Amino acid sequence: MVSIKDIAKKAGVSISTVSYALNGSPKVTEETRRRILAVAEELKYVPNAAARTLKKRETKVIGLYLTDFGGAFYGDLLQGVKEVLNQKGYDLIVCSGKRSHRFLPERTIDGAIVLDATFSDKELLKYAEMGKKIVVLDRELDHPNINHVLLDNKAGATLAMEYLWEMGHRRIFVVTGPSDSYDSNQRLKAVRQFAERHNLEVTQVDGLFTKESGELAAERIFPECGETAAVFCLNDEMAIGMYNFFRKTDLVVGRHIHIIGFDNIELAEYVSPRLATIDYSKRKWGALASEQLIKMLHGQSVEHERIYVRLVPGDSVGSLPNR
Amino acid sequence: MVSIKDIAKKAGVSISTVSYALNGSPKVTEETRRRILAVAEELKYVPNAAARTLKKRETKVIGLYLTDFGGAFYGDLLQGVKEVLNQKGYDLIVCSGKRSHRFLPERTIDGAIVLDATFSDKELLKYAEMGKKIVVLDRELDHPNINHVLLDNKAGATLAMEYLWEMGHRRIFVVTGPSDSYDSNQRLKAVRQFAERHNLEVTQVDGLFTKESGELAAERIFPECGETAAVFCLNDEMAIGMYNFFRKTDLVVGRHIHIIGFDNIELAEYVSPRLATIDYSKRKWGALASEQLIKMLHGQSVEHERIYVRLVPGDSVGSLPNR
DNA sequence: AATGTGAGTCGAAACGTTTCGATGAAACCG
DNA sequence: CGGTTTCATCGAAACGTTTCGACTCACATT
Repeated sequence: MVSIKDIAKKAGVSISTVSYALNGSPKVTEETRRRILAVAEELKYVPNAAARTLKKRETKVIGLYLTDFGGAFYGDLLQGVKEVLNQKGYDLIVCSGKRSHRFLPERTIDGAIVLDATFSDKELLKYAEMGKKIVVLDRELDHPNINHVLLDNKAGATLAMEYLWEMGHRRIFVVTGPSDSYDSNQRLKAVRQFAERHNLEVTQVDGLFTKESGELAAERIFPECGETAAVFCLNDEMAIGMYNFFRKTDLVVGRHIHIIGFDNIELAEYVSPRLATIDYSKRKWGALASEQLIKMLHGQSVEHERIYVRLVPGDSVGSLPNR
Repeated sequence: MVSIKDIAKKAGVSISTVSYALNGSPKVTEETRRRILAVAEELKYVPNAAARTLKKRETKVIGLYLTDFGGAFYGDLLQGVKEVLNQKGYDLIVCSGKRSHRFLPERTIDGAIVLDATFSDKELLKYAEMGKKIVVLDRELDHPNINHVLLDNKAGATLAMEYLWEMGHRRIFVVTGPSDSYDSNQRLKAVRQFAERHNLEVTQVDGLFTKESGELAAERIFPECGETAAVFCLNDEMAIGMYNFFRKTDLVVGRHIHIIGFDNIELAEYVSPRLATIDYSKRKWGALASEQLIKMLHGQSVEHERIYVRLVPGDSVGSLPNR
């Protein structure tokens, strides 16, 4: 590989001058710079990131950690992250899986945005303690080197419950995510509060935020739901799973069984009947997270932000006429 | 940051011994190794990837380049790639956008898998010429450092046409992808061949592999298609776009207008009517690509592989009874 | 008792940068 | 014209590893 040293030799200058020239330092004369750039070009020089990183102690790369590269769910979020990052002169890499946690302590990346439950609080705190800057999207963590930007889960869940309520539903099930999911727990809490306020009984069924678990939950609810029931799936994925189940029965969604989800994933729009759900700007979520992280890396102060949500009505929830 | 040097000092041994111990070399005595590991643990030592890379000239990270982090489309592919890579001791990072091309020449990654039309042939060849190992998934490129694993596009497109044919359709449109898309061109070629064989006239409409372009294509086809027509969208994304258009008209898909796609993305299964399409194992695709890349990195020889396809029937294509 | 062997350890160079402080020459000043 | 300032360039150290060759013993071999 051709290095700065080769350029120096060929251009008849010192190594340091080449470095200055390449980095656009004003110390070097326009004439020498041109000569050096020409030689670099000719030799097809490419900087060695490892060497640069070793010296400068930064990579200008930040990592986004996702549970499973995130399927459909994250498209817009990624877009939001990438736009901001690029515009600030950083690159993005997307990572998944325990193995790649090492990028953070080993300095392959300058900082991380985390939306990945498999990254434990403990591990995150350990790295924060080492001075790594982190933004989390799926939990709250109290450390000067960690910030979060969270959805307004409570508002969302309340919106969903109100919708069911106003459509006349009183027999309501809620299907949760994994018990260690922050989002699931926040949403569930709001459901409970709503139930209490309205003196309503809500039956809880445990799910895992996956299609399969949604299907299973439907199977469990089905026998006892009688002729009609409403279900609040704490994410869309599970709601879609329910569709899969009811398609196999003679119950029709939006008529006998009423479903609302959370997240407004792409599928929600195409499934039929259209899934009622809670929407929020994933792109903004990503953008805010990136902005926060960059501020942290620059030693600026940041304040926690919140992503607002809105209801998306859908024919998956029909109204109960007489009540 | 604590380095190997600090460990050496504290453990009362030389730097080299620490390095050997940490890397499990048999040259160092069991007793010293234990002591060194203990000290490393105590000091919370973490290796510095940049330094290691600088010396060893490898990172054990490979990059997967996708056009736009790929939305729904790539989930399984990513899974396939990751599994193989991890199992072979490599890590995966997912990249998108021109900026991150630098990872390849700058040695941030050992090799790349590319499914991203914005990565030009010219650029790829340049890096290959520098000795970088690359596997491409969306083109053929002739260079000793580049291999490809491709879909059997021709078989797929032929399958699709046969399906339309056997369902009695004779008035057929084909909606293409971008004109520089290898996959689109291969598929189109097979369509043309089929048409010729059956003395069939197929009307071509240009698309861009996006939902929007599919919707636009539908809009163009609509006036001239008369009471019934069949459309082969060269990918599912565009087919879904068509659904969006026809939903606004009084034509119903699978009855007046018949659509088949290509790729079998997740949405295809949930849209109604179910989209007929061409399926293939994205996971296997990713797995094969990774295996090839690793072999190349190890200096082993590889041979080109091909991913087989199959037809997935769907109610988006109805049969034309009397003909 | 002299020689050879090998296991464990060490010192130093190298990887390719960045950057501090030094050097020398040219330009400026009174 | 001596002295100071400015400017472009340079040399060397440093970043944290890996790894080659050298060294030192203890022990086995003759």
